[in-house]
Amino acid sequence: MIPGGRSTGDDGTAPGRPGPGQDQNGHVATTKKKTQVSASPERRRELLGTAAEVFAAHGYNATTVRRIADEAGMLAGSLYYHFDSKESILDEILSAFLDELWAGYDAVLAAGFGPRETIEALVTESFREIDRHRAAVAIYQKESRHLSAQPRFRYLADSQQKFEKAWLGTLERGVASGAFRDDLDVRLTYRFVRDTVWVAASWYRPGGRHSPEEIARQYLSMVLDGIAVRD
Amino acid sequence: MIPGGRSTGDDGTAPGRPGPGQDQNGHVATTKKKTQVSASPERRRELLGTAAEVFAAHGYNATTVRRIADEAGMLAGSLYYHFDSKESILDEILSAFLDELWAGYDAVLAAGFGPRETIEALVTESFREIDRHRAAVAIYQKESRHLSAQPRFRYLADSQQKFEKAWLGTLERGVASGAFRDDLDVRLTYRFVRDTVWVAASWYRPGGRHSPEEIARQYLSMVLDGIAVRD
DNA sequence: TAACCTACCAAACACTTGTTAGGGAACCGA
DNA sequence: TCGGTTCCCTAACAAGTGTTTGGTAGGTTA
Repeated sequence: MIPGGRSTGDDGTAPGRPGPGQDQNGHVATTKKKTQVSASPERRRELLGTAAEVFAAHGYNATTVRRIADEAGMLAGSLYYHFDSKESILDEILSAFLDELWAGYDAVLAAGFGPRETIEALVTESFREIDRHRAAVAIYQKESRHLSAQPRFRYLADSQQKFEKAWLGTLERGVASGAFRDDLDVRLTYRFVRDTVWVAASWYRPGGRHSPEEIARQYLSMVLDGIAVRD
Repeated sequence: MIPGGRSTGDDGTAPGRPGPGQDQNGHVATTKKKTQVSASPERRRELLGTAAEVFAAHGYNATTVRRIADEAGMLAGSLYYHFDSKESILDEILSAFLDELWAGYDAVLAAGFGPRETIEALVTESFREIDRHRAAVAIYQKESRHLSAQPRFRYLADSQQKFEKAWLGTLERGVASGAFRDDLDVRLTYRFVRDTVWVAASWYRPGGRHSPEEIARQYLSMVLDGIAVRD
């Protein structure tokens, strides 16, 4: 996950650039390479956005640096003025997404809701996150599995663990309190709910017929009450 | 493993090779390249199996031909005795899976079940397919989106369309007959059911605690009746 | 005007990629 | 024994890969 939920970071406020050796991720940069810190973070975000789109559409490995540069209207080498590697572009995309995700999740988890309300809030928050970081979520889904093995992306595995703890814990609380059925395998239920929510990123398109909240409402209705008619 | 590893050799029965120009998919081989038809289809299947595993684990693009060959105990060039390209390996994996999938689906759809029973049968059949073709399903999920744009893999798009027709039709039938709720967006429900089932391939491991049938039972219970306790 | 910084280009580098061509060992039926 | 087939190896190829180096137009500051 991401360390202390650095959450907001430094958007807008003091232009104080992060000290050397400090990454937006908090994982210390043991690397000797001086990270190229662009003076205009806007251009950076712009490039990250187009890179994320291309990554999401064609997959990380199938995406060439030249393709990203092309989409951004520049040449491949020029990208290295802003980033020091293709991998660090991916890194920034994913960690920015996870930072924001956990900011939202932590707020929900700290609110002291009951199990059912917590699940509802988590699902809703998730769809909002999909709405905002569609590309990043798609990338995460495709690549996180084999990325998390890599030391640089260990925070993906950490995040997933924290994720499981939050959801599984809530579900177990719900079973104990009588809100959720006790005749189901909780781990299976967890994966069921988790997948149902996040796979939506593969077909969701912002600005579509349904708002994130509306989708969340219907998804919750299905997950909680089922699609069959009650007799 | 290593060279001599011819291992089992050919404990095969009839070496009857399929007629030329005929693909297991039915899509005519318009290609001019003479497809290398190995005399022992078992070795072929063996190689397809290991290739599928590597593809599933690391993604198609991230997988090098040398890696596949290595895993199979031979050198990269040797693969081209059995297949004429990396792409056609992928092609065979996917189409073999889809062939078997549709054999099962068509049987279910032709059985004349009611909507609810049809859904139950389709879900169960799907988990059986995941059990048998775990790797192929994982590959399909990761790559089908951008592959279906390619002419060679058009059958992926065709399959998906047929897929949607079958599931969506059954759901609509169920709503009309009063078996399923009518206050939900049917398309959303379709994607919901479809995704929940197939994403399971990403975590499912054959030989685990639950049999495909048991997983199907629990999934169906959740999808149909929900995870909340009824009052 | 001079010095400097930002954001890019142009051209190359080293390496990996999928693929091919030729050869050879083991086994087969005749 | 011989020719043929099967299955793999050796060695290379061309194209594409991420990345680096040096340069430079344009703006800002002094």
